[in-house]
Amino acid sequence: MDSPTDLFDDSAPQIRTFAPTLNSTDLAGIHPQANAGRLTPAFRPPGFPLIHHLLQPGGGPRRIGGLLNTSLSTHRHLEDRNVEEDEGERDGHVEQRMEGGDEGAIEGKDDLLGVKKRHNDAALAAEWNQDILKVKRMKLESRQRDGEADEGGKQGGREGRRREREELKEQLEEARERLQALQEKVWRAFGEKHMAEDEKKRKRRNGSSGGVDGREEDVGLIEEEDMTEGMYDEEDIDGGEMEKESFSLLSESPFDSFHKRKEELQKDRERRMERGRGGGGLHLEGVMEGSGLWLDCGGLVRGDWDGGIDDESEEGGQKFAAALKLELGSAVARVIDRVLRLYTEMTDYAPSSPPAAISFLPSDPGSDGGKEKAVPTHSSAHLSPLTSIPLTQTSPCTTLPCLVLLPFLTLPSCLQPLSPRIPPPPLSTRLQPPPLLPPLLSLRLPSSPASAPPLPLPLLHYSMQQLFSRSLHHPQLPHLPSSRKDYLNSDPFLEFSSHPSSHPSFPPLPLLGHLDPSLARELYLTAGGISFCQCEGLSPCHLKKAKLMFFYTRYPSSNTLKTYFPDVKFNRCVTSQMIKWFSNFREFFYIQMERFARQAVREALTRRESQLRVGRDTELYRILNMHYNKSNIYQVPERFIEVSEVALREFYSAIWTGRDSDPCWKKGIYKIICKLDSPLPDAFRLPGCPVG
DNA sequence: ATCATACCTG
DNA sequence: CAGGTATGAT
Repeated sequence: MDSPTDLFDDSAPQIRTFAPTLNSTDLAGIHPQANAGRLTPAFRPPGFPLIHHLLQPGGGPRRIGGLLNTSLSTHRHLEDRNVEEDEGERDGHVEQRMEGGDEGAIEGKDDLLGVKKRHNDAALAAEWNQDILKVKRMKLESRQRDGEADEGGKQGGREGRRREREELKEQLEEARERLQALQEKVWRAFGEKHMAEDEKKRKRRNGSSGGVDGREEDVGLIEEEDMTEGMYDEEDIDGGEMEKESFSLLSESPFDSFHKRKEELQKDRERRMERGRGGGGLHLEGVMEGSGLWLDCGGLVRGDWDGGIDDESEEGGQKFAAALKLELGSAVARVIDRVLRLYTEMTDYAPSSPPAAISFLPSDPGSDGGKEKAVPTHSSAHLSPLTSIPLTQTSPCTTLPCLVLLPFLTLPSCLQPLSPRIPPPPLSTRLQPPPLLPPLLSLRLPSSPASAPPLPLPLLHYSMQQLFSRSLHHPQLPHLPSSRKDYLNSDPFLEFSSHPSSHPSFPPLPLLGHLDPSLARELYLTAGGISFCQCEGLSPCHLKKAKLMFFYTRYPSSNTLKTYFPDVKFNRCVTSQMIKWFSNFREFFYIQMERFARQAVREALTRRESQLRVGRDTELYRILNMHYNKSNIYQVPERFIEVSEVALREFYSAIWTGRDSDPCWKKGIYKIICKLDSPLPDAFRLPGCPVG
């Protein structure tokens, strides 16, 4: 780029500069008519169908079925764990029952996408219905138990506590709903780790214990606890190789304490389960215990809660109730605030590339069973289904009230899905990941009715860097490395945590790097007005100026751009965009040249008068002026007219002599034109547009 | 592998 | 005009 002349190598066909004196009649006799008017055929390899994996025999259904399996198995998982919990099993291994009936359910359908969408919608509705039913059932059971307890001769003074508990539960559910909304956003972008985990479990435990002995009275409780387990699955900690590897970066991280806390909670729960089994407070305790996990974030001391239940003293209960109310309110506020803050910072801190250390790409292909091969990172034509996460495309800059995080990493407690009882994300948002590949991003954008085919998420694609770079050079973060290599050598988490306002429990923002830029640039967090807007810094005025500059330089170097746009904060994105501008300018320019050249050739062949000049009175000039100098305020430099004429004649010559049959026939012309750049007037060095 | 650009498309 | 992809240079 810095050396435009290097754009053209020596392999280009030798081009002789068109003799200015040449006119159409000079070449009329040698021009092969067959070439006249023929556009160079562009080679377009057959596009790799983005839904190729869906079209493969069994591939689509398996994928889609797997999605359902994952979703449903989540519920199964919860139910299965009920028994496990009751039986005191702590290994966290529960057979995931396959929902085989879903497999192949849509086989034979013509419109896979349409079916898939309907499939998702139906499953989504079913899933939420299940969640609603679950909540209702919990309420019912709770009331039944409370009623039984009252009928059982408990003192009237218990009535207050019962109401208190009712209230608390109501509040919990309210908080849950609020958190649910928040979490839903997270999940939208999160994908679900379970999808990968469940797959592994199924494979590993196929045929193992699957009996369900769910005792009805504990269903509510255990579902809640299972939610907890679901979110803090043992495998997340002990079995997740990827997570382990990922967080081994964090020598003394919040995750450590989180894991320790997790163990303590398990032991604590076991103790209380033993002494509290059959007790009236079991259900609520179980319900609250899940909350304790996220309340941990806020520091609600578990002992307070235990005291409230075990002591059965009115004072203790009220004390706890008050504490819980406070904690509920503040925790919700904190969580929301933190999330917002996180994404506020995100706009300030976006590394240029995902850190290698936390790349989800397995460093050792064998560690995941060797089934994950290197994922293509560039060419979409070879996009593995592994990287093709179906997404619903939306128009650019669609407001996307969701948080985008890596789904497969074990997040710190404060950023784990906030309430253990929050239902899994809507099915449509938890798209089935490719086998054995953790979901990169399960994201359903608020879609336009006309859903586009699934979008590929090329991993570590070059263009992804553009996303990061859009915020990388933020002036408020001068300490951040500007070089991507430097960044790769840094510890992204520490880097992130070192940010003054960052919360140590939040995941490293570089994780966001696994987004396709075309998606990520569409991300907005509406609540805080936070957005990744694309390439901020370039205005229509800059575009106008760039067009005028094109009159002088068709191939500006990046240094030239920086020199003549002193008011632009250049980062990778801005530079790329501006270079793209000039690329588009050239494209338009050469298209016009070729068009008029071909027209001249046709006219020459028909012995009509043709002109190979670009005077200010010509149609070609008018078109060019209209394009680059729409307001016609700027005086088009004579030099540009000359260059245009050279280009026109070169095109004419190439077409006339049949050189345009060579796929690279334009290359030589470019090589000529790029040498005709002229210096820019000093007026362009000033900020703003020279012509207002 | 990375990067810049041409080419094509919407 | 921008996004995506192919291609070639390094």
